Amino acid sequence: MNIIFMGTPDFAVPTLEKLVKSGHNILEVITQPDKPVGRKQILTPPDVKVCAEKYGLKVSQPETLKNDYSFNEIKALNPDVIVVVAYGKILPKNILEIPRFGCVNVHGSLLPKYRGAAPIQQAVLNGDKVTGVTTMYMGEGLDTGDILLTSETEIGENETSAELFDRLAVLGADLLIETLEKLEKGDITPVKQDESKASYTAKINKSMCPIDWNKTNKEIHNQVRGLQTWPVAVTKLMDKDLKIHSTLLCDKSGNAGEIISLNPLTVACKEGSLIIKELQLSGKKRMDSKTFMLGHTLKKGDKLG
RNA sequence: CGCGGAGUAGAGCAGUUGGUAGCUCGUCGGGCUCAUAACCCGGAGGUCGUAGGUUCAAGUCCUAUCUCCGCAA
Repeated sequence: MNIIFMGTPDFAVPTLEKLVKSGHNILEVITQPDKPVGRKQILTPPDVKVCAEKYGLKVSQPETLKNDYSFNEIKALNPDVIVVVAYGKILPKNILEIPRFGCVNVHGSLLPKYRGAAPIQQAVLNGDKVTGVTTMYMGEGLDTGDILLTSETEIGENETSAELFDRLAVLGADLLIETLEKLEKGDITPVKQDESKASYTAKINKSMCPIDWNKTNKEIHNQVRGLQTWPVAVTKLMDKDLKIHSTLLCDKSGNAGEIISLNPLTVACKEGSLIIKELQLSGKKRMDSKTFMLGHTLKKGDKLG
């Protein structure tokens, strides 16, 4: 098929690659403009742009699609379908109506659960056992379009958002290819979303980071996993920020927030406790807790938070 | 010039008011043990990020520079 691809971050890359390799004709890749990134605010191209250029695809980075110019450009390309994966901008209705097979979106949850910005992290934060990806038609509402196909996967007990991201990106890519095949054959019956089961996810932000040791070990474990790779759960150690990068559940118990074992480093929660595997003190590099202990003399009973 | 922390042995850290560089782990050699991130004995390994300056003497004070990291964006 003749395809216009819209996407921006790494999550969209596997889908773009699979489209290229599956022999579809990609007319153009539309992605967000380069943005300043990191402490040095270096102007960095989106991952999708880097990937597109690798395959010599035509790339466009408009500030907005809500004007006649964009509409005419896209119309002139006469795409069969527009594939949208984590593009990050709202598509106006007139563009949604251009392709004859419509606009197909890949979403990182089993819709209608977790519509919105951060479905993958939310699933981990909530401690869900199962999640998946959904392909759907794009409508005017936020992730409300009719569902085309879904693909489920289990979430590991210690799996992080980052790991799940990578897996769902690949799962989504496969599902999209399958979706396009079936669409072309007229083999799919779109299904309306059950509004009564719909839920929305908030954007992830730093206010979700501080750890409350008065929660259960599972809750905190989910928080640690869910906020990985960014922005990362934090607690306090001797008045400094201490990021907690990874933990394991443990049954031992004690006063919430207190270190109850040094080897391995274990901190008590309201229920149970957590073994801290990797951490990072403010101004220092990320390291495993055993290495950290070589240079820091913590004692049993020392408090975090 | 957004704010701040840090660069000392392979790793993580300490180093007091400037006076021959230490700790924990790892590593190498030896010993012990049914066994253990076990324990005991011994050894190797650092021009203290780089370049200047002050001083009888600089890891320590001053100046410049590079790199890493936390916050903010």
